[in-house]
Amino acid sequence: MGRSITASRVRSTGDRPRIEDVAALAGTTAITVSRALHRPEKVAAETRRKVLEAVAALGYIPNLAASALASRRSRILALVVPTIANSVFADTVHGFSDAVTAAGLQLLLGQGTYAPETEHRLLTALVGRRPDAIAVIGIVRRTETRELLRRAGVPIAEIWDLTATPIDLVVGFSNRAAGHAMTRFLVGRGRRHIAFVGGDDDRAAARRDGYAAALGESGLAPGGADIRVADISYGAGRRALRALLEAAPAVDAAFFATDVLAVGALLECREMGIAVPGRIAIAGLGDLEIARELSPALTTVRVPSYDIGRRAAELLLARIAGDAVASAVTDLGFEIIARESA
Amino acid sequence: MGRSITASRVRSTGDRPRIEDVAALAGTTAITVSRALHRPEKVAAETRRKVLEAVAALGYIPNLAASALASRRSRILALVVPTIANSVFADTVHGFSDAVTAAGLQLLLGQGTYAPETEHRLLTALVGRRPDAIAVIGIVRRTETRELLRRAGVPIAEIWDLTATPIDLVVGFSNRAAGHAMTRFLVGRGRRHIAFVGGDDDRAAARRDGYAAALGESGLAPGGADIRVADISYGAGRRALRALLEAAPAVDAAFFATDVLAVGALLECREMGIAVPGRIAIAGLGDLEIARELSPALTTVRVPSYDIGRRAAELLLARIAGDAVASAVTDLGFEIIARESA
DNA sequence: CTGAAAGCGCTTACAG
DNA sequence: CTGAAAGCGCTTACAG
Repeated sequence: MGRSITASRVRSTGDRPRIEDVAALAGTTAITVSRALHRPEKVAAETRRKVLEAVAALGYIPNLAASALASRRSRILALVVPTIANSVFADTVHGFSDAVTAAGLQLLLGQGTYAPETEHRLLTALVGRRPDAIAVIGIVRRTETRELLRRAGVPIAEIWDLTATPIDLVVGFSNRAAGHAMTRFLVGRGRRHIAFVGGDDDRAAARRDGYAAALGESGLAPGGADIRVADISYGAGRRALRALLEAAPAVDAAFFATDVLAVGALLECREMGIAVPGRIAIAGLGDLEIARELSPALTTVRVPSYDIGRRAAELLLARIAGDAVASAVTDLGFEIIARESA
Repeated sequence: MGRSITASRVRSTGDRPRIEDVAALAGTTAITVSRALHRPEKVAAETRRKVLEAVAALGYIPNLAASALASRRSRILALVVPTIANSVFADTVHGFSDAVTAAGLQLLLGQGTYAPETEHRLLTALVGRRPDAIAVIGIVRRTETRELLRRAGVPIAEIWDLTATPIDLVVGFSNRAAGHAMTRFLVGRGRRHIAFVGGDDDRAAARRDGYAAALGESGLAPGGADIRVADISYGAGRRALRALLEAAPAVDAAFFATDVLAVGALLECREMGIAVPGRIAIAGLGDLEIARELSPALTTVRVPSYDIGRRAAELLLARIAGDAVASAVTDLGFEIIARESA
């Protein structure tokens, strides 16, 4: 009754009905309301009907914060991305969101982890919300951050690359193998002076490693200056192509870490009257829609952006449900898409 | 002590330290720990030091679900988008996320509201989480859904369009005025047979209205068949352009509801050898980066995608803080970007 | 099939 | 500057 005193004192416009209010209207108790909502088969049909009627009459929406606290299940999945303003990551968020929504859970989105310090801070904040599982784009490198995630005591998925030593699960494809495969492809097309252009994030670095390894196997040297871009944009791709041609006139192929850069390069070639693939072959990675719409159409690596998100969420949900997950490592693969530009 | 019995019985690996554990280690009480963390200036320096030491030693991360329940502030902002796989909306999410993170709150993302029924279901679920504020892309039409949001008792922002009767706040630009302005621009360029191509969502409809009004003012009739696209993609833009030319051979300008469609049309024209803007002028809306990189560069409407998200979050945060918000309507405007295609 | 009791882990007044 | 008491709104065993 301390409760009802408080209620009459505090409640006002904007306050929402609680489970007790529903119970009172339905002529039952809170626990039965909770059951009618979550395990309807355990409640008599008539009771259930009355409860649902009361719920509708009051516009009752259960407080999920209270629910989370009591049940120790938040029904939240957290996803951390470097940036959402990158269409491949947006596709991953889309896939993740679709699976989360289908399962009736909710998505907490953290953004801004191109810097390792912000990654740790962001994840600490997310862990505070006690999500039922956490996915993060990239392999988590800092020991401190790995420990933080392990201690969270929930399923964890590192996504968008592979590693033999995930914190828990890893879902993605081998960026190194993708870099390797595209480089071999270019070698197979007769190219001998192949350059790589990309940023400095981990995934670009892995692609670059694969590129270097493939060149080594073929007995080739890098075909150009080591061009690094600071941002991923069409303009950056254009500038990188010009810089490359200037620094390494003999270059006959440019492999870009992402399609956005490659598309920029393609546009620059067209404007400068540089024949593609005659003078130089251009290849990308990502298989954006624009890649196949340009002419020459872009030769690229198709990567499973949407599926990475979707599958990661599904595996995490399976873990939460207590199902065994076959393997800690899920390799979704990639595919070389040979078009006209290389 | 019921507490400690439970504790010794239940706690195990994966359990996390609670505020009580921190208090015990620091030689103080939970309430002081809470204060040391949230209002450090109200705690003696020495006490604060001990608390922070204990927090670090235990790796304590406050449970935000408990915090939310007790304080009635979740520190969550919810954002609902039709789809995230659309770069203009991704930019809005980006801006929203940046502002939310800067304020130390978290972002709950709901996706999939091109259908009104899913919008209601999604919002109901989000309201259950008791976010401190809610933003939704689009003007909420259903009375039932508007009522749901009003009853949530928190600041609400409808974003990406304007209305004189928002539920609470509205942040965006006039899609109708943008459609109107671009149409007038095309008329000013001497075009007399102007077609509009877009989808069926509310924003496209508003742009189409503006287009129709501008034509009427100029004494012109629609310059083509009423072409509706089912999806927003470069391919859809290509197909729409072909359909338009076939259905309305006299057309001399095509205004696309979004840049993605316009870019597709531009690519199609290039491949079909149709002169732009000689034979037909092409205009879009969105000002994607690709729009200015193509040649001919795309004439378009620049819209404040990122700023809509950022400003909406900032206004909502101001409301939460109890600050007065100057106006319920925030018009961020748009800008006609005249390039080569029209 | 239904309910009484206890507790989830915090914070909010209220005192001192 | 610090603490005892109560409560936020649910769910989890445990009984019957």
